[in-house]
Amino acid sequence: MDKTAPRRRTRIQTEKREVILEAALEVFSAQGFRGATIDQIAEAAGMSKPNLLYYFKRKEDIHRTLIERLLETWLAPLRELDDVGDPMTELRSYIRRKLEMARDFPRESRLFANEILQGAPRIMPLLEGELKTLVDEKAQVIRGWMRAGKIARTDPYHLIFAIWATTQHYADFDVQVRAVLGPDRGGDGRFEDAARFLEQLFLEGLRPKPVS
Amino acid sequence: MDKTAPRRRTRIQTEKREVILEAALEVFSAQGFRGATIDQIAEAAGMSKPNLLYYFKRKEDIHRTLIERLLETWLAPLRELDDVGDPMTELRSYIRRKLEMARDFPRESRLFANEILQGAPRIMPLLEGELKTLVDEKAQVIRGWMRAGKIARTDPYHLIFAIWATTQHYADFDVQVRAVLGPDRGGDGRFEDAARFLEQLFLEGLRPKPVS
DNA sequence: CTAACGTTTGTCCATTCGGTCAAAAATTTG
DNA sequence: CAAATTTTTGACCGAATGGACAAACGTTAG
Repeated sequence: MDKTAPRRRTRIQTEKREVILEAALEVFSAQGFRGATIDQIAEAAGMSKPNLLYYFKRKEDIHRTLIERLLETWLAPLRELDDVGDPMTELRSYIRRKLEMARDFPRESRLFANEILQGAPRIMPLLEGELKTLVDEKAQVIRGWMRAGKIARTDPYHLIFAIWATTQHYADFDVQVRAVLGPDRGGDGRFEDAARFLEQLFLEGLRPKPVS
Repeated sequence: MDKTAPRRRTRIQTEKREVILEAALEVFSAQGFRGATIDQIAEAAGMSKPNLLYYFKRKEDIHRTLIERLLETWLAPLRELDDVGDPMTELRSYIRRKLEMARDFPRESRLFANEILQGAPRIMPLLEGELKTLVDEKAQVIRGWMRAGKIARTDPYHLIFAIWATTQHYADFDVQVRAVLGPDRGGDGRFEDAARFLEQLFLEGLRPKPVS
């Protein structure tokens, strides 16, 4: 009898865990880790607290699961940045995909922002490992484009940071963006406006200069 | 006897309140409002909890005082954006000042970011009032520059958002920036690199196009 | 010196929160 | 169906937390 053998996951377990994670995403992204309570998550998931704790032993387990999943989705657009395509087209697509993620997955963006703001206590290793590796790799790709004269020479790391910052801003600082734009301009059209602006900013800002 | 008359503030009160606010800034910016405890703040301020509560009746009072003060400092650079100067120079200075604030006042930046992330429950009126008014005004200034052909035509609101996002990123996402850049490139030089990059991005990205 | 006022602290309290447990209810399996 | 297993819940617990309070201590003006 091997008590350490991982028991197979039941249908109900699979389903309920999903419900819990969805509810937890809602609560964590709005309140942060410490601000969120198990009771809130349980209520949002439509079950009692002990019942929720039957599926996830600890509050932190829910959070960790959520963040680990998130990171994959989150880095997907950058992974797609491709060496072979046309640089300007690749960058435009990357910016657009990131902006779409801010629009379609704002809760995920805020969950991530919350974690980083608090000093990334739960995902530091991932940042220094997987994330850094990926960024290093893509920075090399971008540097290649610069050397080939396809885009202006500049710091590829800070370019990536700028794309992250500007796109995620529309998810993380959403209430501020809405407040400033007002009810009229802050409506559904704000993402198209943002897309147009960012495209112009980055593509013009990176237009290669002729060698003098 | 007018009990509602505001009693004059003692020397000790003035000093201690300052100590508390400094300690609270440290704790709130690192833990968020709910994550921070009065005990933590009291310890950081070097006094007992009841003593602290003698100067600020409630935890929220400390937070509110902090945020109200912050907002003035925070908007100062934008207020300085001047109609009369050369547009490109004005924008360059604005970006530089904002980046310096991210470097010199990262705790203030994080405090603000935390508040906005949680939906700005305590400062919504300020965002819709004072902040919106200021941004509207400056957006008009920028639009004037565009009409005069001094900078490229684009959306002034999203331009301001982009400057906020990129500069504050270096304070709010500092641990991520450091993790990605690594110990060598993530050192003190990262702000100069960022300044160079952002200057190029925005100034090239906004270079006026000749009318065709 | 002393009365009045300002400051500090130990103690206490109610609530909230993360988490446990045993027992009931539901489901699956043979 | 009945046994075995999984799921659900009410009741409970200890620790943490925001805050109250009165008593002690310190300071200062008359």
